Amino acid sequence: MSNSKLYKGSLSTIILKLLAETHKMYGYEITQKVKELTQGELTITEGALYPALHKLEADGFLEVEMQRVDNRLRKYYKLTQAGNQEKVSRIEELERFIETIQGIVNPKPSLG
Amino acid sequence: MSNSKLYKGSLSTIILKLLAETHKMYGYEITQKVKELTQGELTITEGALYPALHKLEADGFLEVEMQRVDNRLRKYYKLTQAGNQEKVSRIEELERFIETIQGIVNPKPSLG
DNA sequence: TTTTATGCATAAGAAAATTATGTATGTTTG
DNA sequence: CAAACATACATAATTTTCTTATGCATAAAA
Repeated sequence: MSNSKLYKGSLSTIILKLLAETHKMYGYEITQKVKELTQGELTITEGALYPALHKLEADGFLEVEMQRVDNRLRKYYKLTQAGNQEKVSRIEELERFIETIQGIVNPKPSLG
Repeated sequence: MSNSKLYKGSLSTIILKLLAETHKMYGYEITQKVKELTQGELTITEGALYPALHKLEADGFLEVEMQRVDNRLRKYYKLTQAGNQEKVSRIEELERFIETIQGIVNPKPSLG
């Protein structure tokens, strides 16, 4: 039902993370995986996904392998070595952001 | 030193939250408060802050009160009633996003 | 036969930042 | 005393990153 807002900047981190786990996915599969993992909370639109994949590839973080399945074309993406490094730093950055913003939104009550 | 990335869309939530706590702040004060709360992790740039404040005001979530202090002009902002409601839903949305993305980035290992 | 699902892609537009300026006053520092 | 830094606002140009809309193509379901 309600679609949790996707904070801009988090999509490519999600892509890198999923590819680190499954090590080979195609675009449509990524959209379905995100839906499944988030119980429908997050929907990745194609208009966001494909350009993001293309940019990650152009930046050297992903490499592509075409495959024809059931007479349909799939573009499988997997992480390059640089992509794996990038994944690590993006995840760290995301986690730092979450901690940081929780320090604002849910400040620990000062003891004493 | 290293500046944590501000995920686009979170700034106005931060503003609403700070104003809910301090109930009256001016722009520069907000930038300093964020620096302090996050130990320098987050820096709110003026180019982001002022347009965000103006938009929140235009949307009826903030009201303004000018004040001259030490011969310098300050624009104090505080939440309207609508702004307080908006704060609640934005915080909820942000927390839902954090939970959702943690389900992707830090998936609970399945038991068994 | 029309809709839904699978699978890719791009263009137009909007939202929300960054970066670079600009104005003005006040304080600190070399 | 001049230059730099801090306080305080603002906006314009540009970039990033989405949403929405559209397009093509195949296949299954209604």
